[in-house]
Amino acid sequence: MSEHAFLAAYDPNAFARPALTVDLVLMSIHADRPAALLLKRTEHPHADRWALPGGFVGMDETLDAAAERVLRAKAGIAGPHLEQLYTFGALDRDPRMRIVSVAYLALLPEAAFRQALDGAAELSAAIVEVPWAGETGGPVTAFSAQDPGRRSPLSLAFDHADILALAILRLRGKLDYSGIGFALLPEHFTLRQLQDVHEAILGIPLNKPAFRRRMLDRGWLAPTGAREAGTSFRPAELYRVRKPL
Amino acid sequence: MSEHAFLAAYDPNAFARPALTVDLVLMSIHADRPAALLLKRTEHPHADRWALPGGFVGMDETLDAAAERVLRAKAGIAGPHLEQLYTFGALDRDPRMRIVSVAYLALLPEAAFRQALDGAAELSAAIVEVPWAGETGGPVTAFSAQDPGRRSPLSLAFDHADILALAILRLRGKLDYSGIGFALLPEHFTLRQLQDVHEAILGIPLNKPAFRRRMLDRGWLAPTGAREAGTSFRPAELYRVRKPL
DNA sequence: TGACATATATCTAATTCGCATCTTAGTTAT
DNA sequence: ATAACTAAGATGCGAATTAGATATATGTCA
Repeated sequence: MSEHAFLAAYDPNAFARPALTVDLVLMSIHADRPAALLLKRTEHPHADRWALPGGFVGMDETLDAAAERVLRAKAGIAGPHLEQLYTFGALDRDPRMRIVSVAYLALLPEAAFRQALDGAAELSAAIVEVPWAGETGGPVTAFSAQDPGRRSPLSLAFDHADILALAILRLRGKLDYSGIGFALLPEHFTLRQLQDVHEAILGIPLNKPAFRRRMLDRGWLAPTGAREAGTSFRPAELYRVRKPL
Repeated sequence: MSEHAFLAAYDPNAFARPALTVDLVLMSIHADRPAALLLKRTEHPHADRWALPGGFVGMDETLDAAAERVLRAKAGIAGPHLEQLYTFGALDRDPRMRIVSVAYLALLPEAAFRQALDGAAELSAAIVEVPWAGETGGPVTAFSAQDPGRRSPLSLAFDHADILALAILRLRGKLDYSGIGFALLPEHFTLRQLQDVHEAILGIPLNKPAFRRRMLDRGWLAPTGAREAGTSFRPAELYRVRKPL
């Protein structure tokens, strides 16, 4: 049977469907390391483990809208960088029922990240430790950002460790050919701050003059004329992202 | 509440859910141009327009498995390069009901592409014309590969033009840092064939010595020792992809 | 044997990249 | 006031990579 014939004869409620959710990786830079917002599960399944914020996709909302709704509801944040990551559909992802989840990556400036953390009591910040270099990929580990002394990794619920790893992979891969890094900075920022973000995401130190040159030669940055305040040394020029990035 | 009790009390059907499908972009190189397999719709909605092969995701199959099933059923192909592209969830994608579709990109060697075309009567090959250069993105147009004389573009059903454009974008973007191009070639191939594939996908001519060097320096290729047959000039070395790509 | 078409090697210009150094603009201490 | 200090920002140069063009080698066929 061809696709169209099948669809035409299809009774919308004749067959069971997988449930559809969105899961959000809310990332930022915390203490010079990549970090994500997690919430501790209090109920079955996977009670006491850490999960990404998520929710079901409504019948009358797009996937992007569902992701934004979860973002508002769980973290009180509106309008950050938000992009679809990947769709996870393993059969046993969730023991309750068949759930297919569309994972999203949201990038927050450090201030918005802290604000979300303070605003929502159930959210916790987790440092994401990335043991692999470059863009090859692999598993990542999450550690509590509250007490860096406890070096025991957080136990993640469902397949959320995989989602977190993919988020880091995407972030690293897009970092230096797209403007994705700017989403982790405030509207006005110095070149040093931009370099700090890149170094935190990549996990390696970068050469300062080379980094400056590359960034300025891209033509994405516009100097504001204003300068950084509150330093005890020469204040740095503040830049903003040029309008048609 | 114990996990068992929780699971027992959980009603999986409490809320309405969008339907979930997979749509496949079956791509190859045809007459030195990127091409895709389409099927003509015979019924409403979008009758007489061209659509990507697709199907519903069963309750007991993963997304990848659903894509492979559609690939076998519609094109009689097994085991090509298959990767998830993006998930499309606009509200009005399909006028019949809310359908969320996970798009997949399948890459076929030219021989397998032609074989699928001959094996399935309802499938047609379409040349994908890409008006934008580089990796910026934008809309693409499909033309019939049967009669290249008729230069009127094929009208695509649903949001399948968007899916097709994204497939090209992904293919172009991954072409020269991943081994994705090899999926469009037979097991043994010459460097000239590899370059032809890259030129067809990118839509620009490439410098031969530079291309050779880059490919060989990657370390992904292993010479087979055998040589191309049937040429009226010097036969080229046949290469294969090194095992752990 | 020679013409032909392409593979393969060589050479050179251009670009990028990393590193070291120097200058500049502020604050802070004397 | 002045000197010391710190990090920003600019400059210069060699190494390394890359791209383009050209030349040579190789195998087939007339």
